[in-house]
Amino acid sequence: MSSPEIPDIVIRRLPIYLRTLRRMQDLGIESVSSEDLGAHIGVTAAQIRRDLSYFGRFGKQGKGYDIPTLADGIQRVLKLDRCWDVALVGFGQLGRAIAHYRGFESNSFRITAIFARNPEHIGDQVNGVVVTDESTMEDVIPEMGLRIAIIAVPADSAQEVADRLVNSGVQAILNYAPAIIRVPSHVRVREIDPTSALQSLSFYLDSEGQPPDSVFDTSMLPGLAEPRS
Amino acid sequence: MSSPEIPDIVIRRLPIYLRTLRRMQDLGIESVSSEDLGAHIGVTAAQIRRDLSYFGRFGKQGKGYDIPTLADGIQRVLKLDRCWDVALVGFGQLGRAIAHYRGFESNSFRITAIFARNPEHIGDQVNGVVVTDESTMEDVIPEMGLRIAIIAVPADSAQEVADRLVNSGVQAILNYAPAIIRVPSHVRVREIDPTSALQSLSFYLDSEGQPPDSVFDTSMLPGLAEPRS
DNA sequence: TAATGTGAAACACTTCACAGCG
DNA sequence: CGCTGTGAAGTGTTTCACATTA
Repeated sequence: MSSPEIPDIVIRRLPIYLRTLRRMQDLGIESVSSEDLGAHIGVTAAQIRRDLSYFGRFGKQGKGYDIPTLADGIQRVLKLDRCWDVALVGFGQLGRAIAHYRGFESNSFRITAIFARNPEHIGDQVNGVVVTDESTMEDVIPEMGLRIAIIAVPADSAQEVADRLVNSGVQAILNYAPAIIRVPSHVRVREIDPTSALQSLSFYLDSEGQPPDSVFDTSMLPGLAEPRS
Repeated sequence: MSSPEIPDIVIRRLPIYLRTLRRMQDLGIESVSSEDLGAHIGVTAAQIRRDLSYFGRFGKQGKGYDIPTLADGIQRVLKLDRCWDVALVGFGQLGRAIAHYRGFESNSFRITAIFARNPEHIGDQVNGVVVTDESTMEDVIPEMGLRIAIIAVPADSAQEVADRLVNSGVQAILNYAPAIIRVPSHVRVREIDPTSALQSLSFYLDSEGQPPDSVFDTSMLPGLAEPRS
């Protein structure tokens, strides 16, 4: 019923189920079968039933799932029935874009601390949050009780930042830096890595060249003839 | 040796191997064992050897792998020994951030077409690429021979855009929209979904509340007390 | 000798298929 | 009757362990 060892892959699917259910709920749909839900998401009905069975019995035989009940159930399982304060480390191009992104707020997360290295940015404000010197991380994070952090620093600094976050009590890291970070086993990391995603997609492409009339000739662009990862 | 059915999960690891090898190469290291490489990346030596074995024999017994040789080999396997032109659809906050991101260029990808819906943005230029009306997608993409596209539109438009991309000949999609898109089986999709990543991390957090002195009281913020996904 | 490449074993995840319930 | 929840079977992935080779 409850859970001796739930696969992480199951946990990673739950947010998709939740999002889909909430959209259905907004559309006024009241209940859904595993078949229907699976068709929307692109997974099998059996997988949905198995995934949900790790957490309890949410369905009614012959009827399917009551959408608000199931959505609330998943939300509780994921501990999303509260708001989590999040630290953001890095305030370059990427860090600023993340700081300004408002999509987390309606989804149980709020960036409530921003750390920058560049003195030029310290004191800036984003949505009422003041950008702080990164050297204060070890004081501010425990003081605010932050347990989740987003890394948006250059690859070379990512491991150092991760180590300091872990020392400050952070248990979960969303890593936008193009670097694998190593953390103790009580800390979870998710990588956001669009470059790797594109690079792996490339494998599946038909490899005939760009059309001959392409304006852009790779061989003319220094640094592109011999691409680096 | 060559490949009757290579698991996608293996393909998704190759960019990480490649990046790590190139970093070692830049550090002047000449060769590496599967043990070493695995330690850097956080995977087992056996996994690296098995993964590489799908594509050939890159190593030398007793010695390990010659770094430039292996990196070049992976690059060729992933078809990254050329530059791919990429279409970007969407020029809101997110689309603009992606358009300005320069990290793809040194990694075999260049955004060479940008499509926007908002007339206000059409005609804008980013790195010499002119923002075009999205209604021209079906003409421009085949004409330029683009096979990869990035979706950065709101969730409600994502499926429609995906359909039109597929109709235009796109074979690979990097999807930043928080929506699962369905595509024919000859098209590959990778999702970039930071919100889902955060939501799945939340599961693993100790759930004692924020510290009592937190400045931010969730219950006071409309729309946060009952979070939606 | 040190480390690869790979059968075979172990483990993990998905799907089948159906008993049982509303 | 329709659809869930779940043992059991099937598939896919990882790891073991070692023969092989530079």
